[in-house]
Amino acid sequence: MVRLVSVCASLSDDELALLESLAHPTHFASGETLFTQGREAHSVYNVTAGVVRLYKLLSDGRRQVVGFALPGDFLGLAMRDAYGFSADAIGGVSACAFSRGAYTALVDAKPHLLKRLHEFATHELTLAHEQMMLLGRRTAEEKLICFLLGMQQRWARLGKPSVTVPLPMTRQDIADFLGLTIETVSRTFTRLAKDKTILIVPGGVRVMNPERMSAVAA
Amino acid sequence: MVRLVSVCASLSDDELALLESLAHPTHFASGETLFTQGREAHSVYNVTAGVVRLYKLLSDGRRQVVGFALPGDFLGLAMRDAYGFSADAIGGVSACAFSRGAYTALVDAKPHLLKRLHEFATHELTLAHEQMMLLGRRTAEEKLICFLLGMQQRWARLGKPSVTVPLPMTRQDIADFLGLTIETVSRTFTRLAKDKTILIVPGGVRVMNPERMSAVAA
DNA sequence: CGGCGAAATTGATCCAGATCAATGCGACAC
DNA sequence: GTGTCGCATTGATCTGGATCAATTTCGCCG
Repeated sequence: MVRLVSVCASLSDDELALLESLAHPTHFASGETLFTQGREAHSVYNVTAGVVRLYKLLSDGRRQVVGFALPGDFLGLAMRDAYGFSADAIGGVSACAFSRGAYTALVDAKPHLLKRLHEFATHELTLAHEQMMLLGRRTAEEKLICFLLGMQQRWARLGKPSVTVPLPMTRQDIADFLGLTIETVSRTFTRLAKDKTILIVPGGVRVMNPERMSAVAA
Repeated sequence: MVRLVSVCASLSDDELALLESLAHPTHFASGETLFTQGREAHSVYNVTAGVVRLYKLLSDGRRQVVGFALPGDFLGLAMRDAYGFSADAIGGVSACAFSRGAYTALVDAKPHLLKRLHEFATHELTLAHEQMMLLGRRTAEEKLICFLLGMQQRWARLGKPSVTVPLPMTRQDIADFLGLTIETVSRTFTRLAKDKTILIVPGGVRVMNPERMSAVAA
């Protein structure tokens, strides 16, 4: 089984064994739903492979993508009784599922683990604040550039450093994450490509002018 | 000393006594800064009276207010080494300060407390996701209405239920929270008042048509 | 009281990004 | 090969909210 590296770095071997005994490895096909906003929260997930789209819907269909989960990320931490957002697989996804009961029992028994989860939640909150800044105060071009640099960093931290940023999500997903329309995302990408700031490649984008991009994101 | 009601409901008397022995009660004058984004995080605060503006700045001066802290709220949880945002007092503010060392020691020693703090962080994260939806996908009128209902609920949960929502912050603060300009906030308030949806009163707003407001926020 | 500075409102105009509307372009099935 | 379906790109036009620009109102102090 894939190591639950993100949450468990600080755990002892027997704790890790306990954790793995409670994890149900699961696979989701492309487009399949892990869980739905408003439904009773039965499980917490740790993504081990693939990318998950996390989003909220308004009754009239407007959508806000609140994040993309990559391998190592934890889903469903912010649940109360019901999930606060929906999650579905972008491409195939492997994840470890923990039943809610097992999760709460484990957390009560292992302060180590709780501390790691709290650090994780706290980091998520910091990212959420940055996303608020981005959504409320940045221009379309800045939004795209911050998004690309952010994804690049996240892949790098997972041991996949590259000037080519994989973008397995659709333009619509990116638009709904950045508070834009698909047309604006497409046009802004095209403009950045004409600038030679980026190069659009199948399945992603190659960063050509990181200096300029970092300056804009600053 | 004011009870640290929000975090400590689940603590035993001796734990509460320990907590209070570590808290430094502090007062801040109107406009005074509790802490600044990027500075080394030395303390965590629990607000006991007044309202605190939490915000991030971009190098060119654009500002995003990431939240308003009311009595009972905890500040600085999402700190790493440095504060991720700035905080300053709107009107006079009383708060209990905990040194970072005392805070981490306490958290390590008391899993109860850690659990409460984690629940608090998790709730903040849920609110942050809702704010993303609001910033990315809602219109100016919806933003204002959601803001007013949200503030009303928060005051209600603190034992101050009222159809009159106190708004001690400036229009600029509200604008920077909602990703709007001061002019749009002002015009939208005026329009809602003409509608008889709200009544603008000194220091706040009276909710006149909660049904319509809830329908818009849905 | 009147005078002053900060906050708020109101009006006129502008523009970044939304909306409406065609294409373009793979990938996949037959 | 050719059809077709779901993205993505590109173009033309529109508009909600921003920007620019006066007032007006509200403390607050002397």
